[in-house]
Amino acid sequence: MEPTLKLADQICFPLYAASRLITRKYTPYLDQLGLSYPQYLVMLVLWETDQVPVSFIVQQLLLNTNTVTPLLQRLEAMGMLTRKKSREDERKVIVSLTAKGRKLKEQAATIPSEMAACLLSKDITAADLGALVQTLNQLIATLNEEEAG
Amino acid sequence: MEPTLKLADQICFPLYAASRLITRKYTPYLDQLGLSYPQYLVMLVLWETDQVPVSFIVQQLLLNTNTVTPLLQRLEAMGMLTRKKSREDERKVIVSLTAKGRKLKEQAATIPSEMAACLLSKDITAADLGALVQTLNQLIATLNEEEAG
DNA sequence: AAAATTTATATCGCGAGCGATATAAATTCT
DNA sequence: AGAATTTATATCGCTCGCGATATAAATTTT
Repeated sequence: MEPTLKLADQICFPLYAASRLITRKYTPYLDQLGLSYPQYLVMLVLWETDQVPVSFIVQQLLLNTNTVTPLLQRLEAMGMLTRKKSREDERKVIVSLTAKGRKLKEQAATIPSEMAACLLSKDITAADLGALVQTLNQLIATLNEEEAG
Repeated sequence: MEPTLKLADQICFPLYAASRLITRKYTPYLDQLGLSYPQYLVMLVLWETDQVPVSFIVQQLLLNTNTVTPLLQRLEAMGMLTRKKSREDERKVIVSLTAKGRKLKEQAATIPSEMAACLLSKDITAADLGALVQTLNQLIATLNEEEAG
């Protein structure tokens, strides 16, 4: 199939639209936690691995420093985390969850299954979503490699 | 597989990351046209169907009016399109390409195949991408239905 | 026909997301 | 050791994306 300038043919547009629509779907659940979607992603990283430098979050989320720094500043202002210069390397800033930030994980625990239920339908099975995630991760690996190289 | 709070398990994150990385990949090509990625999407719509109300672009791109209106205002300032009130229904604003906007389509013609080449790799075939787009479109339909209903 | 409601678009305010640039600390080079 | 370079994070300015709200025109109700 020859690629054309038609919207439906582009790979980019379905990705872009699906990403936004899913983010919208998260919003009511995240509102209850007082988090935006990108803030939720930062918390996911920290709930898995606490006390990490800013660069670790940048790598995990594939974002830039100039996006992550303001995100962390807002989460710090909300009392979810602290930012402290590292002892060994004063260039690094170590991000650590506060008690409040750790506690929020309990409230968030139900979100993944609630969201999974939202996405399944008569046309989409769990297997479809599994295949989707696999291809997306390969795509991400390809795009990310090219950037680094 | 039980859904958890791990970043890698969430469907949302691969979508979000892939969408952003692909947009980044487009940037150097779109810079040559002087367009941002969302502006490019608007132009794709208009290159397919000219002289449409704002609501048509909103529907096609699954965006909100308050995103599309400023987008159109910027494209108008760039001389790519005009916005005029409809004769039959003065609430509607009809968006039409200018000669300059129509001409840009020629310059954009090579982008789809160039991008397709970027996305293929040893791990991803054209068939994989085809399946990806199909699942994404079903996902979009599911999410969009729920919103409307 | 006047009032109430709906529809189409626009404005406001805020949090992303990112290119370009800045700053400070660590590392490498000479 | 001092200078040059690299690394880690932050700041600035702009566009997007969206919830809340506003405005004006059309439609429906009474």
